[in-house]
Amino acid sequence: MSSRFNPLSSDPKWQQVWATGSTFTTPPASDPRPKSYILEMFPYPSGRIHMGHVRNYTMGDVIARYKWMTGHAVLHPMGWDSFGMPAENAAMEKKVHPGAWTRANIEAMKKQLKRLGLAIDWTRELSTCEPDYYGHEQALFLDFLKAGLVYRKESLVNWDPVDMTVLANEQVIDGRGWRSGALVEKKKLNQWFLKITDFAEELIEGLDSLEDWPEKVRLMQANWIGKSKGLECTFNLVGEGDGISVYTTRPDTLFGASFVAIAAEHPLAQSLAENAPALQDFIADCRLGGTTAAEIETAEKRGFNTGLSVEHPLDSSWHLPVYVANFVLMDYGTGAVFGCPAHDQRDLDFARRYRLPVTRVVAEGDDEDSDFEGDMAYTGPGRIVNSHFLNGMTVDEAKAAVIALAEQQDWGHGKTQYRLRDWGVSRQRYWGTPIPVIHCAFCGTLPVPRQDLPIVLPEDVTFDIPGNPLDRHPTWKHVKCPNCLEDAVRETDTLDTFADSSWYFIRFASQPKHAPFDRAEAEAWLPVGQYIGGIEHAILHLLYARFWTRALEKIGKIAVKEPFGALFTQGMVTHETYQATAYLPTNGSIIPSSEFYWVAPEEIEINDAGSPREISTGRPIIVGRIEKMSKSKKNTVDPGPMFDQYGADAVRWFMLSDSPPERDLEWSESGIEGTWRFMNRIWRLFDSVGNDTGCDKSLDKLLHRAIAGIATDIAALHFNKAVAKIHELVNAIEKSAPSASRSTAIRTLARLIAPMVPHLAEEGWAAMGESGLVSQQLWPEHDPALLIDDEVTVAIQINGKLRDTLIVSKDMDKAALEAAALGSDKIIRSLDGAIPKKVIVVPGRLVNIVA
RNA sequence: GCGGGCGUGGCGAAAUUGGUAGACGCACCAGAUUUAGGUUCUGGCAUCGAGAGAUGUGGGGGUUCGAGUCCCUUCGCCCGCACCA
Repeated sequence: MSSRFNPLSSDPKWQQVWATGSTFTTPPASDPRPKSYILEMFPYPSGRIHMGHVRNYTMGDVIARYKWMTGHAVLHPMGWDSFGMPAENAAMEKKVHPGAWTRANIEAMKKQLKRLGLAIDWTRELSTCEPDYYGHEQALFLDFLKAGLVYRKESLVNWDPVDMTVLANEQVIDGRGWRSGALVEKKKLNQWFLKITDFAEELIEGLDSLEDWPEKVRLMQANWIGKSKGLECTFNLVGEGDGISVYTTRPDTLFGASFVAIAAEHPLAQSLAENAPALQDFIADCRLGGTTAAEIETAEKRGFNTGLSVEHPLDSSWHLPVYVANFVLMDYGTGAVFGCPAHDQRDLDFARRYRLPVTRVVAEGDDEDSDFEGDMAYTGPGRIVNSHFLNGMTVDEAKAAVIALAEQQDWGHGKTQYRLRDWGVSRQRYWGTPIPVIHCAFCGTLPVPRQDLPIVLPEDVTFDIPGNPLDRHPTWKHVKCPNCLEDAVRETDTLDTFADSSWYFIRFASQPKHAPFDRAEAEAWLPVGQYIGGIEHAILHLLYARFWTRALEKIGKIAVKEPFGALFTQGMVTHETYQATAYLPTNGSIIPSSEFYWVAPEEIEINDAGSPREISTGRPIIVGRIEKMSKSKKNTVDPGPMFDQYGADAVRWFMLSDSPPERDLEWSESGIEGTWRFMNRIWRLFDSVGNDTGCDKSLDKLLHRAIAGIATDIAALHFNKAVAKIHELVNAIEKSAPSASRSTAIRTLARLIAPMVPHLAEEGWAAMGESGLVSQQLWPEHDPALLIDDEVTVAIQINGKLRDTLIVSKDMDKAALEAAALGSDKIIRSLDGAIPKKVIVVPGRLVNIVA
């Protein structure tokens, strides 16, 4: 046995053994063991594995391996989220086919992933860009269509008039197309939508059952769905017209109204603008400016007085002016609001600007009769005032009273409103799942007959001219109508790639050839026992997947409501950033930031004076903030070379050490070297195992404490704490004299580290002459009796300050403890004759003397 | 602006959930081994102080015999965002 662990030979050896032995192949659904489905969010095949993937997949792997060792039947699969825009971008830039580019990336990344030694069942690998996946997705789309969960409507897209293509929001930079630089236009297209809003209520309610999800993610989803209860009512126009329908969550403040405001896109505003150039200009103005919340919050509230008036619904002689306002959104509620300035900040800002009345209708304390002053709206609870029959009610009572009256008098009704909008799934792109419908001039829009699935993407496409290659393909879209057999055309839009990731976890669980999944098999594995991924998917992916699963449940395809039982969102991998100056300062003057450029970690050396320099130019380096690894800041570290230099286990160990998994992890060269040294310390322990006799009670205790503690830590995903406990155990074993206890501890150690550093564990297990694979051993049992200490250290405090410690029997009673504490030399000296007023004794822990 | 989170040694962090603050690791320092570097081993490492001791979990206040932990207040940093009526 060599004195150094050699991962370059060990890693491939054990990976081969696991593969040929089908060690991690998923057992059949009929397996009697408890089932455990461990899933990490599948990667987009961008070309290379990055450190974030390594961290994500290492965490999942530790859990999967631990589950195997604790007697579970484990499903731990891997696949590729392989449709998407980057492949089309690569096609345009590098003149390669998106499919060829994607498949080559998958091959390269698969090789890198395998280098990590993951306990993955590769027989279940899937790739969403292959017909044997997306064909089944088309079938599910048809199921949803048949069930009325899919519909078509006109909707606005970002249109690049030069590239003749639809742009994603992220492709629009300062109002221009990212590639062409052309001013982006809004264009109306007929698009497909999934009725996620039908599920708004149950998607909110379902959050309560997701106890093993981070509170933060549940809150983000609830806010996104945005449920509110309120009143929808009509303000009749003075004179002619239909009246304006308004939605409010504050019907209690109706007597505080001082104006009605409508959105710039409101039909009434549009029709008024036809004969009013000034209003046209104002509406055009409203479309300018940023759309982020922070920008809009700080933007001035502006309005345009239409000259129209409406009647107050509770008093037809009370007239209110109607404004078009830039802070009213057309696509929420009815696109119109009534303004109650005293109790809504935006309304107050608006009223102060246009000198509209401000009437207090909710009183905080005894200030009901005073005029409303200042620029801070009051939105808290209180008693209703200045409101006729509502006076004296609480806010909630008044809300209910107004809604009841509105319904009785038939000018309004209570309404629950959601912010959530239906999911637009149409994408005018090539590299996605073709939407399986046919448009016929005579029969309308028809589903593709089931027997014609999958509708396969044509391979012979080009990207050298603008537009959607599917749309301009010479033959692909031309088909016969399945109904009347006349000439018809295929839908050339493809599905949003979020559709692909909305059911892949079901396909992993069950993969029949002729159906998306087998119901019984899928139900045996689902829901996912532990899902792990980045916080960036907190809303869209996780919400769509929850919706898709519930939609399948609703149409009777599966008896699962929530796809992910437990969710964990891991932190990012970060690194220092480095910048050099393009121009060397000559006189100490300040250099503008545009004169700096980013430098990668491997392009840097430390010179003799201890300062960092760029190797190629010798320019001084400014060490910047620690940030998420990104190409633009050049602070990425490629995991590939790390595997060759330190082995998979050292990299895995580093990923698990020190930082709690939900927090960011800083990659450092000295850190990975430290883990490499630790691998070898363990290795030398394996080398030192002998046939020694004799018992080491304190080592036994420490071992059993470690067994219990590490199990708890892994189950709770506290990998950094598990790592610390391994360190403690290793430190203790190294210091111990040869004994049977020591040999047992070392043999047990191999099992304890197996989930985290499996290659080293297998190599040690074999070298120590154990049979079988350590990966297939059961987790060691701990003896509860050994976790209890006979003697404990008790703290002796005076007025809460530590003065002494005593080692006593764990069973020593209160009186004896108090006597022992008061008899301590240090305590007698510290008290200096003072008489204790009171003594607090916590048996087994401390004595606090109050003097 | 709104919502959420976080502030503990030079650094990453622990703290049995109100009971000995700093486990464990990194870095660093000293010594041993080594021709040397690296490796390995031993010891040290919150701050001030020669010491006894005092101080110390962003700042201030409070509750308590006792606060990193609970409450109030304040400062700083990070993340998310949709003017949601």
